Amino acid sequence: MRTIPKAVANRLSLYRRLLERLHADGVRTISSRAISDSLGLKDAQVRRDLAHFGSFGQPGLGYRVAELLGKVRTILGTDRTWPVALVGYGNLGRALVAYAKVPGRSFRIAAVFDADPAKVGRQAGGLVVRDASELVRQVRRQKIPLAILAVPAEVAPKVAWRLARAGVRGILNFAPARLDVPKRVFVSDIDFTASMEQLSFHLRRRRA
Amino acid sequence: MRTIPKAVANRLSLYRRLLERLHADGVRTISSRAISDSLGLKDAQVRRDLAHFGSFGQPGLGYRVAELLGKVRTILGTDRTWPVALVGYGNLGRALVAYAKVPGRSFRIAAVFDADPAKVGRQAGGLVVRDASELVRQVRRQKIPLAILAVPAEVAPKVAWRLARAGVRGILNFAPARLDVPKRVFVSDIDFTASMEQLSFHLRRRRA
DNA sequence: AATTGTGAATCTCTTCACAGCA
DNA sequence: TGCTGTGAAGAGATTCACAATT
Repeated sequence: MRTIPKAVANRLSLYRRLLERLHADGVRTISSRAISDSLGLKDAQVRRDLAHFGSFGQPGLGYRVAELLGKVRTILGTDRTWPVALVGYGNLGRALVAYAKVPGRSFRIAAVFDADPAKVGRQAGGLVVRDASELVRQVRRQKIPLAILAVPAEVAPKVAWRLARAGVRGILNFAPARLDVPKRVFVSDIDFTASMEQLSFHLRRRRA
Repeated sequence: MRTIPKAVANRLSLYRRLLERLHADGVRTISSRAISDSLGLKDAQVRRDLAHFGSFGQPGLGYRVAELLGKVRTILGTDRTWPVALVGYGNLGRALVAYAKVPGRSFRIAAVFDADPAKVGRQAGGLVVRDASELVRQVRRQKIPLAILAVPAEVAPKVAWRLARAGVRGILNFAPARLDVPKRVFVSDIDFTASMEQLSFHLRRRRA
């Protein structure tokens, strides 16, 4: 019950989303079977996952939605709003700024950086795009704990190191590059090309 | 050697990228140890992965880069360019169109759709944004096998079904929703919120 | 001397199946 | 009766360690 396995951690967001919706709809309790049907899992897996953070289920009845949601939010850290530094204000950066502005997110863009002088000084969702050279100073000053890396692959490792030096504890990396940072910094990768290649891989597979 | 395990499939893109770079740099052979160091894996894992698609290694020497790259490309399907339908032309859609235009990609945007009348008719990287009502007809006519879903979560499942009906075999889904499509359609999810939540989850974890 | 390919061991995750509780 | 929590079995992935090969 102490350590949450990686596979479970990766499913926490799915549980959170479903529970948020149920809660908003006024549903009070739900069974592992109903959860598993909604998420495309097995009921036993849901029960084992949820057992990792306490005994919430009531035999014969199910799980209490409000209580479970509270627990999941606390574990995921979505019970508060985290400041995030966005590095790279290209097309993707702009999409992310727009996305983050939606109310109710558990993070907010607290600073935006870019190396391109043509972009520095522009408005970005209520913030001014700062020059990349100010990154370490600003991230430190604002004590920003998380960063989104939306820069070209060639410079990503270098920028990641600077973020680590500035004290961030987690990086969401969109660049197709390995970030070899100190292990106190957690890296989550979103690799668009790799995801597309999974599609073409399966296209080939099925044909055979 | 016949069936490639899921875990291996997910690493194929990493191998491909590394091999592309080595090949471009004129490197002729490479050992499993050098590969594993570059990618942050174990050497034994690299050997086992590569053994899934034949015996390419030369004991005492390593793997021949050109030959291995050719094999990985064939398996991943990046030895050709796949037409892709983009559904949803918001901020993310625009970022994807820009991204796909870079030469050398193994896919190209072949059609763009949106339900918003204000967006229909606009130019999108050399294409005209079409009304979502034309989706099935156009995807069928052009025999487009893959789609990128960049629409709001509420409509994602419905659009996914239409794509399936139109005959696509793979969907890259950016919407935070489960797509319950026929199993002939492979779905790859990119869940930005879930990835961000992994960061805050680990932030909490480390503190304890 | 360097390096592969793989049996065996190990670790991790999933699923079954059922005792026990409401 | 309906449902949880979990021991035990099963499935899958990783790592070790070494005989075989160039």
